[in-house]
Amino acid sequence: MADKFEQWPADVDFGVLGDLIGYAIRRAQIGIYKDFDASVTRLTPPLFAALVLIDANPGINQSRLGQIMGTNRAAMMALLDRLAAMKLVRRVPSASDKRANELQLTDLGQKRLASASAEVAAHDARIAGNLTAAELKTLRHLLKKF
Amino acid sequence: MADKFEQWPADVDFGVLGDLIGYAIRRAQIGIYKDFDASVTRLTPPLFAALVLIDANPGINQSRLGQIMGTNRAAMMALLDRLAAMKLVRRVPSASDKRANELQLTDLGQKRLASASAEVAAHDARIAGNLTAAELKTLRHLLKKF
DNA sequence: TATTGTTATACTCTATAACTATA
DNA sequence: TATAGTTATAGAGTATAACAATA
Repeated sequence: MADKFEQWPADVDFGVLGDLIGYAIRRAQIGIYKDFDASVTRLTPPLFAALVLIDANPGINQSRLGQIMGTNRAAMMALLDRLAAMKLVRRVPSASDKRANELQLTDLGQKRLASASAEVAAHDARIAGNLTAAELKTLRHLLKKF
Repeated sequence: MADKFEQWPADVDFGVLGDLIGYAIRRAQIGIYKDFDASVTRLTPPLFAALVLIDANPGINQSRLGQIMGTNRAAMMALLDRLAAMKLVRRVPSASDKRANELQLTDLGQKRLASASAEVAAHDARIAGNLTAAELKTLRHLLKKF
């Protein structure tokens, strides 16, 4: 059993890390990822994000999806190969650009996305549980300034 | 050359991701990591964090450092092996607990930490550049609620 | 019994470089 | 020339399982 993650243990001197806004965000992220992994079955955060983006932008190609997710074509390949092996995503050769693949969710992909979305929504509500609606709005607004 | 990362491209439908505070934090994190990598030479974010924590808590042992950083002993080993190979960190057998190592920075580690801290401070100031001091304080306060 | 360090092992994520087919 | 997909390769980060030494 992994030890429980303490956000900012009081008995630890964080040195300069305590002054860095980048580290404060990283620190929040660690706890969020752990809760995601414990809450969502069979999908990692990048896998889930890819499913949502393909569903919301059907026919998007691999390179563009990589750009959006902040990675590159080669890394995107590995991620899509796994989603394809899970039968969740389909690569359809584009008619308008013979170099490109248009990405689509399979029927199973749609179902998995629906069930995962419910798990993720519950997870997100839990991690945001200590924040009011107004605080969440403020946080969202401030994060967009990066 | 990697494409520039756009925080929230206007022509993309983010679907349910746009409603998740966890994804908003993840999104900010992507840009921050890219700027860190471009700004700080020879150290990754976890490596830098470990140096700061060892410096601020000299004699701390490996397991405790792993707990603080949100990882485990085995993962900590790999990270410390690399810092030791770089001659930045030393493992000193503890006199009070013969199972444990006390972690210390070497002289080179101290110097590297000092130069990296300057790079990281500049990086952090850059990524926070669009936020006022009051906004940063609010953001820090809200992030601690996770 | 529990904890510390350790090793073996594996999976995920990410990146660079080079190739091919097409634009 | 540039771009999309692809493959090979490698380096980080993270995790589980097991073991020896020590608490």
